Amino acid sequence: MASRPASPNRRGDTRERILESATILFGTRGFDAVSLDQIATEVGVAKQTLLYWFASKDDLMQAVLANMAAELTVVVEAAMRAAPDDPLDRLDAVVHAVFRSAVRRPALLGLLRELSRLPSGATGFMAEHLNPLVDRAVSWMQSEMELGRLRQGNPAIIVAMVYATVTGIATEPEALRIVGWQQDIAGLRNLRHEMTRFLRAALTPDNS
Amino acid sequence: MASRPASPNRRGDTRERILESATILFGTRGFDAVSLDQIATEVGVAKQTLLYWFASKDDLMQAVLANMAAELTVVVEAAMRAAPDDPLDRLDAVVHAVFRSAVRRPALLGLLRELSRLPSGATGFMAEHLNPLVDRAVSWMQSEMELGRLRQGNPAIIVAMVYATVTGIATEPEALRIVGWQQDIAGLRNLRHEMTRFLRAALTPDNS
DNA sequence: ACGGTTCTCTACCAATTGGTAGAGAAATCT
DNA sequence: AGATTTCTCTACCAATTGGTAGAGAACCGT
Repeated sequence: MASRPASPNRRGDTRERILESATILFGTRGFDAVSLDQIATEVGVAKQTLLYWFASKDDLMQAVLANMAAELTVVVEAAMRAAPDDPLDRLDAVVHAVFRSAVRRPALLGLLRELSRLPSGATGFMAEHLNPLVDRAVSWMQSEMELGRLRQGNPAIIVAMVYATVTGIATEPEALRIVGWQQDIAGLRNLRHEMTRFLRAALTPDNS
Repeated sequence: MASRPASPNRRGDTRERILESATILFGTRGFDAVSLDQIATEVGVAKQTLLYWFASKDDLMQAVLANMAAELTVVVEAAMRAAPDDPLDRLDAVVHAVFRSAVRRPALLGLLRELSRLPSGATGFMAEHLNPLVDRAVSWMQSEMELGRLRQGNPAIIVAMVYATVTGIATEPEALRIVGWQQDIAGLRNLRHEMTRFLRAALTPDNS
């Protein structure tokens, strides 16, 4: 953040810095609650610089969403690839990876939740970006169910429920604080541990 | 918070109609995304009428939140009281009741999620209103765990996780649509069924 | 009938919103 | 070197924001 030296950064990380700040602000405070001026101030640049890089606020949001979808895809696929074969272990690994990302960058999952309040076009747009990831998750879960290595059920809904659990926990520290949770290192580890056990119990096959 | 004295108003229910519309709009679109003018238009009244009944937009939000907390408390406690003794059945009953409320009135849980983006004061305010409910839920869960009738774990975190699951599912139809879920009567019943099984599996004691 | 309270309105306001116009500096190309 | 492209700026705009001032209509108890 050695902000804006006299020599402007020609080969511009400006665009990336805008994206980064916009991601954080949109993800934590919401699209409508954040003004272009706020983002510009945060980046340390004039508002018009934003509008040079992104044609409009909606355009900026779209770029932020696409960016987030890509990042999330990378995280999930990397975890998926590196994980052991057992589906419960693998799920642990993915959840763990996503959770770690979310803790380091709370805006990531916050953006996902922002989707439902955006003009409906955005949903279709995101569906397009996330569908490959989602489809793979669902069909993976389905085949593991058929192998009897995961509890039987509607794989699509169960994927959604795992998503809801992880996202809800990761994006609502307020809710956790209301139940008396402490936001420190020990608390975080504890949280992750309970989440792992919760999801494991929810997905373990009945006959084991 | 003590709103206008209980003086019967002519057209009767202006205040309540404002509260109702504000609940829906704040809960579905978010606090910052909704203007007083929009609410006034929806209610069919001038903006200044809102500001007669509620001193400011923040005041209105506060009233909406208090209202929602009360409503939620009633729903949960009624379900709790009417439910059977077995903790898993009882949890089913409560989740079912909350879920039905949420389906009929999506804004209810949406408001809860809005908390994390409100100025931090609102969190404390809500904590005050919801603490009795939350405390009872947590201590109930803890005692059932000690009786071995629920899976062992950190009761506070598990309450939060159940909350996250239900709220996430109830407030993010977009996410469900991305996994290919159909929003119709059959789909809803299916959803509720999967959610019940999911939570049951997650909370059933290990040794049973 | 009357004076006061309750309720809703029209008219306005300063501040902020997303966005436009266009100038000017630095880098790159010819 | 001169021309062009790339990037960021200041200055401005119409529309909308939450909120104020105060008038006027409908109700009340007396």
